[in-house]
Amino acid sequence: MTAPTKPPQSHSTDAGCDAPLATPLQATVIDWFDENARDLPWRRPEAGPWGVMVSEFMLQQTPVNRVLPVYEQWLTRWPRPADLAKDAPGEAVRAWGRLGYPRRALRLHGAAVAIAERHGGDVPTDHAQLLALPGIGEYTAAAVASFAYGQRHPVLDTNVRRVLARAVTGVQYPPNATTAAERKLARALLPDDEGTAARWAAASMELGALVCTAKNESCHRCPITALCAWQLAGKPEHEGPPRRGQTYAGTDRQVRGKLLAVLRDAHAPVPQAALDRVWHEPVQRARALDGLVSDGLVEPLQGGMYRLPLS
DNA sequence: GAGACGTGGAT
DNA sequence: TATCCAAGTCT
Repeated sequence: MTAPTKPPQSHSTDAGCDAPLATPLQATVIDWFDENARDLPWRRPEAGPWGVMVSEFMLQQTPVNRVLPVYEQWLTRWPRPADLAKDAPGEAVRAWGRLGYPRRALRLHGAAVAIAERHGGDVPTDHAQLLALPGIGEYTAAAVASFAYGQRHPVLDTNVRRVLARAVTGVQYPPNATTAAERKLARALLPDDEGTAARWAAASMELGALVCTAKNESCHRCPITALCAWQLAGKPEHEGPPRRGQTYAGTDRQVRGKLLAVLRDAHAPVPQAALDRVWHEPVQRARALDGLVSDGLVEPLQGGMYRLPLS
C-alpha cells in the first residue's frame, strides 16, 4: 500500500521526551491509514500536482471506481496542464465521458489555461492562487495544497465532516451545509506539524470513505471506535429534518444530460433535429439546450447546427 | 443560503 | 421502484 510521504518518526504519544506529533485520535487514524490506504493512482508519487488536481476535479461528487479509467485516459492524453490548455474545451467535455456534471470538465480546462498563462505551466502551490482557479473551491484548494504539496490545511470534505460529526460531536450526520463550527473544529484538530497535518487529512478522509460510511458503517473495523463520541452515546439516530435528496427524473438536468450525450458521441456538428429526438417536450428541451449554450458547454453554429465548444 | 448542476450503483 | 449517496462549486 503506497501512501503519501511518511513523517520521519512515530506519530504515537509513546513514553519519551519528544512532544507528540498528534493526539491519540489523529495518531491512531494515521497509523490505520498506513496499513489500509488504497493504492490509488493519484496517490502515487509520479502523479504529481497535476495528477492530484485532475483527480480532485473528477472526484467532486463522483465515486472513485468511476473516476479511475477516465483519470488514466486524461493523464495519458494531457500529461501537463499546458497540454490540456492547447486543446479545445469541447475535447475536455468529450473526454469527461459520463462522469457527470460536465461543467467540471470545462472548468478544469479553464484552470489549465490559467495555469499555462499565469503560472508558467505549473500547478500553483499557494492556497489563494489555487482558490482563484475556475472549479476550485475551499475544499479542492485545501486538498491540492495538502495532497500535492504536503501543506497544512483543514480538508473538510463530506467524509471528514461525517467522521468528525460522529467521532467528536457524537451525532450520526453532519449538517446539510458546512458550518462555521465544523470549520473551527477541523482547524482545532489539525496537527501542528505540516507533514502530519497532510497525512491526517488523507487518513481521516479515507476512514470516512472505507469505514465510517454514510450507511452501513463498519464500527467493528474502526480504529477509533473506543474514542468515538457517537459510539459512546449508543449511536443515536439522526434527528431533525430529513436530509435533502435531489430528484432527477424529468428535470432539466436529465434533458441536458441527454443532449450532451448526443454531442459527445458525434464528431461532427449535429443538426437540431437530432437533438430534438432526445426529449419530447419542446419547451423544456429548448430551455435545456439554451442553458447548455449559455454555460459554454455547447456551441451553436449557422443553420441550426450544434457541437461541443471549439474555443 | 437555497437550488442548480449528471450519472450510475447499492439498498 | 424509489431513494440515497458519491473527495463540491457557483450563483
